[in-house]
Amino acid sequence: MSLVNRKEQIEQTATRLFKTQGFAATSMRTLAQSLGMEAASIYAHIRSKEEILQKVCFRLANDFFTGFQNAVSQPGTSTDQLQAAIVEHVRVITTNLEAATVFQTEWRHLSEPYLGQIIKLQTEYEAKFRDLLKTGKAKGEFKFNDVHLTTRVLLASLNGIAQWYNPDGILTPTEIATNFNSIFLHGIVKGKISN
Amino acid sequence: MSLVNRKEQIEQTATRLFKTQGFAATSMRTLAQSLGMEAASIYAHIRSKEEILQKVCFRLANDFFTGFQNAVSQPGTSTDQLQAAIVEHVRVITTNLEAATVFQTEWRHLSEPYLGQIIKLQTEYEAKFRDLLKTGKAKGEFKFNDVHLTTRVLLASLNGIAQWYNPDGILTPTEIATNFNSIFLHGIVKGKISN
DNA sequence: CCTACCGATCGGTAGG
DNA sequence: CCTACCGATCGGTAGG
Repeated sequence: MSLVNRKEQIEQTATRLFKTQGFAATSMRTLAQSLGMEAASIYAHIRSKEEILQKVCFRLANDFFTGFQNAVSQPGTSTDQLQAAIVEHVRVITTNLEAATVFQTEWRHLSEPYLGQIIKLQTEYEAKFRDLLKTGKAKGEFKFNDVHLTTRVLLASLNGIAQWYNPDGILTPTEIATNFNSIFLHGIVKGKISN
Repeated sequence: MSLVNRKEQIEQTATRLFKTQGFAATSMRTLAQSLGMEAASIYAHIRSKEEILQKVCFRLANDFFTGFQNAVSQPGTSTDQLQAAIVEHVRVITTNLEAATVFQTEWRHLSEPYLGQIIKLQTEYEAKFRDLLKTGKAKGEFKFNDVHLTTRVLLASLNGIAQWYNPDGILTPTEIATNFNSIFLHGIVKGKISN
């Protein structure tokens, strides 16, 4: 039990270092020093440096999928489901801030077969958002020119939250999601009627 | 003159490797092999590995500033200027695809004083966009709740282009900019009147 | 969780 | 642009 906690502590500290220094530039000795132990001792708890990165990436990928599933499993229009999916995505990032950043920026350092698996998961997640937008357009709810571009614009700006979100800041995750929905659904031009 | 070309070739090859493997994970020996020379020979052309990263980052930062200046130096509404700024940003990224990616993802590996300088430039660039949005709102052209969030959403999605843009793909840089303008100005909800 | 240590590799320099 | 090489550091293992 104490070993389990120590393992979690190692992963948490490593995640923080991976975020600030990057995976490749973070040495096991630096990690050990942050934990108050010797580098060799870490291997009593983990198999390799990469194993930590693997856990972080797959845990986050799984969280994003679960969040999306929650969003689209409830009845409603495509607009409702998109809003819910945005809320879920914001929630996953803001409640796993450091891990989300590491997942986004360090996944390329995974080795096979994990690299291929995580790319596949990212592709699938993007496809889920794309299908949601496509369905909404077919139903006459949405308008846009290119569904691939629109999906990527949305996801890039959502993932960007990890780079600037401050848990001690003014904006709550809910408020952030509300702002996103407003921008993407209605734009920022002051219209004459609907706004 | 041949030395100048060789230097540019080194920087170009390094940029490509930094993009795919990351700065820290790219060794001078790997770079040398890609160039068909010995690692030690590279130092006849450059001072250090980091010097290459410095050049890439500051060149791109400068390009983004110049682009923005071009956009706002012509008369027009805030909407016109925002559209022009988006066109310029898309242009800088798509014409410097690999360098833009390296700038975005590897700048944290710069050492002082360069690190502080590049952070300052990023902060200033974001402030320019923010002021443009702020002015547009004050003039009654724009609507949004939080100018900081809105600016970051816009810039994150613009920078995300570097991750998916394909020079051989269907969408031209101009078309990409047009799509961005449509999404951010009018949103993706099918309105009754203005759309 | 430690000491002691492994082979490999790192960025970079000397000298030509 | 090369050979030869430097000290430092890397991820990880053996054995306790």
